[in-house]
Amino acid sequence: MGLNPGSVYGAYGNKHDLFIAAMRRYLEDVTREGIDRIAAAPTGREGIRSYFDYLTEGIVSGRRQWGCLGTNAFMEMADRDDTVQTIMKEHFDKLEVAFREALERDRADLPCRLEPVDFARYLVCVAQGLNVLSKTAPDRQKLNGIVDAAMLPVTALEEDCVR
Amino acid sequence: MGLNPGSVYGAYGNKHDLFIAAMRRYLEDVTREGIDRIAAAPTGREGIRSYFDYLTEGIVSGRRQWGCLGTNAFMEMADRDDTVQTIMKEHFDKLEVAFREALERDRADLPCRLEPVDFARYLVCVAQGLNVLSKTAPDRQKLNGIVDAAMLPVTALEEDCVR
DNA sequence: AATTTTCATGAATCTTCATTCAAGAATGCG
DNA sequence: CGCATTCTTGAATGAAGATTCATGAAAATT
Repeated sequence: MGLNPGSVYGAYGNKHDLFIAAMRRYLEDVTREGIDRIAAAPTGREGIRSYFDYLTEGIVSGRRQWGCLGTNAFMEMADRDDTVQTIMKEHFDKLEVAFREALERDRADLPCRLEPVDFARYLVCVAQGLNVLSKTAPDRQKLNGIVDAAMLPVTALEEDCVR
Repeated sequence: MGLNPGSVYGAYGNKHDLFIAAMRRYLEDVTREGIDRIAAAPTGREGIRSYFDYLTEGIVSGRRQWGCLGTNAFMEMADRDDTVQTIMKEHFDKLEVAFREALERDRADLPCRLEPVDFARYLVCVAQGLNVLSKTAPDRQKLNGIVDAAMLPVTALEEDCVR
């Protein structure tokens, strides 16, 4: 960035604090938009789909060329760095809540045996799995196939999806 | 391990080669058992469930206390290290094939619109998502809830799961 | 404009860590 | 047992990288 060490240390103190600030900003900027889409769609199901489409689009376009900064940091540092652990847990929680609220909006369509909260956690899991797989440089077709499968439980009652 | 640098360098040459050897061994030892369970079960669906149960049991028991070495290495190094990228892609492929073969055994029960290959990739994605979430130290109940939801597409036609 | 405060510079320092190597111990083999 | 080979030791080397600091430039304030 053309900055000298002294300026950076003057502004942020040390490398770790700088990183935490970058991570917070990343989650604000990049992740907020995805999460906001969940509630913005006309139905919960469409909101969830929109989240995953936004995620896959980022992966395919190269916007997420190095994967998700949050997930990367979490995988590398979470067991030694409480701040990273906490930030990322909060992020997971936000995402889980957004998914759960979406599912509760469509509750009438959900398979009966599962609670929205389990479903929401499951969707968080799928999102993180996609962040892992993003590092294999998957194409749009593969990602859409995965998301289609992941969405099946949410669309299970639509006749054209279940024989 | 009580070894001195010289001995390690004598045996493995350098840190990277040592790590690659450790990673290969890990995937042989730890991952093989999980994958083998998929084909060993009486039905494909039970095989898949058995894989995920093995995974969650590892997470809960502390056997996978630091997450999956393969996934960790992949997340941290894949974009700069072709060997890690290749090893892990091969691992994903093996897992995908095992899942696909399991799904093809139960094909009659699958939702009609999706190909087993997409389904298999989806299951690989869920497994990786679980490896990410393992770093939040989730309890057995949460993990089982996630796996139950993830398995729904595979059990979609069983009356007690879909209203 | 003069002065004070804030910010930028980049070379120097200090740490960490991967790697090497000369010397010594252990092991195998005739 | 004696020689050769292999393995182990742990301090030294060297490189990469995190951090500091004295100096100078810019901005703000009077």
